[in-house]
Amino acid sequence: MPRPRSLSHARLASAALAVIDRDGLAGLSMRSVAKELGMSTMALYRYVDDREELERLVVDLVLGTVDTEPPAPGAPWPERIEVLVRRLRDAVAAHPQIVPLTVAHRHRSLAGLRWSESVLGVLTEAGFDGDRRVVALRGLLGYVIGAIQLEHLGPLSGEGTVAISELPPDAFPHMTETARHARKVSADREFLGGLALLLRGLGA
Amino acid sequence: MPRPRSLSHARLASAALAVIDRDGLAGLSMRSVAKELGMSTMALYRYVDDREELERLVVDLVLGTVDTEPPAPGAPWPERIEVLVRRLRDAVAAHPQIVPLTVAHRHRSLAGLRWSESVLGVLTEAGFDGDRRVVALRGLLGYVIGAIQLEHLGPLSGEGTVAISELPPDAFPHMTETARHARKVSADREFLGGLALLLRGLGA
DNA sequence: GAGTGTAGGCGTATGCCGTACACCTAACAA
DNA sequence: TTGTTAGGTGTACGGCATACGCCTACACTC
Repeated sequence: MPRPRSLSHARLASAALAVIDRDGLAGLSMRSVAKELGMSTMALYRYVDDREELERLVVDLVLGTVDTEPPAPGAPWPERIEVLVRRLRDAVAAHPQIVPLTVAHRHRSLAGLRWSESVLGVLTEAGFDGDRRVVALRGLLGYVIGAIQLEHLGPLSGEGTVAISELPPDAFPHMTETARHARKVSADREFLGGLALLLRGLGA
Repeated sequence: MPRPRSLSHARLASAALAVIDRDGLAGLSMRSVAKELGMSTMALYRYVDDREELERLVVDLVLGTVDTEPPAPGAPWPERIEVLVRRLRDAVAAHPQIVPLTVAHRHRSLAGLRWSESVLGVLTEAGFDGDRRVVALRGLLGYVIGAIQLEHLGPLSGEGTVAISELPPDAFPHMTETARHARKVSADREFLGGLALLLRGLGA
């Protein structure tokens, strides 16, 4: 009966993501998204309860691009899980600024749940069940969440490593020496190397 | 010559932590901390450049309570690392609200660096060096950061698990079934189980 | 084509926030 | 006693999320 909606959740989320990509996460506000869409601030509240829901829409938009189709049905399960993890990591890497949002809203995102479902499927086919399957999923989830944050908020190639290499060597002998090696370790080697450790642990 | 300081960084950080423990992280503001100390808001800026530095002080205060003395020199290295990880986890668990702060400021906290130095010491004694040592430390760091967040922001025992168990079973068969098991998995089993996977991977 | 109910869109206002700036003054050195 | 310096404060600004009430475009009925 009444006036039709002029916006979709998807369009709202895209506008917010555009703001984030252009101005950073700090630039995201109800005002900035409204301006991006050419409407008033309060109009957004017809589509979203509060800012938190807007953030959740952004997370859903990004995680929604992850292909959660179980990969390579015949392949060994550690490889299949690695593929799923890489897909998730790549999707987030396309919009690194949203990392803090994914952490905060992961569990309320349907797309995130679909990813977990897919990982569980692979684990189940590999013979995991009961407690072991719960621990395996949560362990993977923990590593992936932490490692992605590490990668984007404090990368090995960044200033943090330089700062560490300049610490007093007598108080931090191992840190200063390791920091020199660290600069030569690529982000892929770091992320996938850690994941490989976890997967090896799962297989033992 | 001039008037002496009436505050120490430690006292400032304690006041902020008291606010957080009482009113939650959302209750932390320059105003609330000033009130806690019985001084004006702007007085805090004589001791701290901005809010971010105040947060860093809080992280340092909490992480500073972690005993980073290398544990049990004769014990197997996986056990020694587990002890260090447990100490860190316990310190954070005493003030769960600060989890987001530790993630944001970890790399600028001296206490955090001392912990990493200690872990590196154990890894070095265990024979790790070069790339492998870098990957081992970053892998552990990634897991610890992610798992601690998972534990406090989305615990297995919490509403998230209940919500998952109520998802449509046809779209999420594994998730709904696993959620039933998950309620019986303790936080310790989850956290230490995942850590054990990683340590086993390191040992292979 | 006219009338009407509904919900979309907007302007305003409130109460937070961090913090820049100018000022007053306590406390020490001389 | 006096002067210097830094500690402490009050005010003000711009930005934030969002509650509330108004106006009106629209799709429907008649």
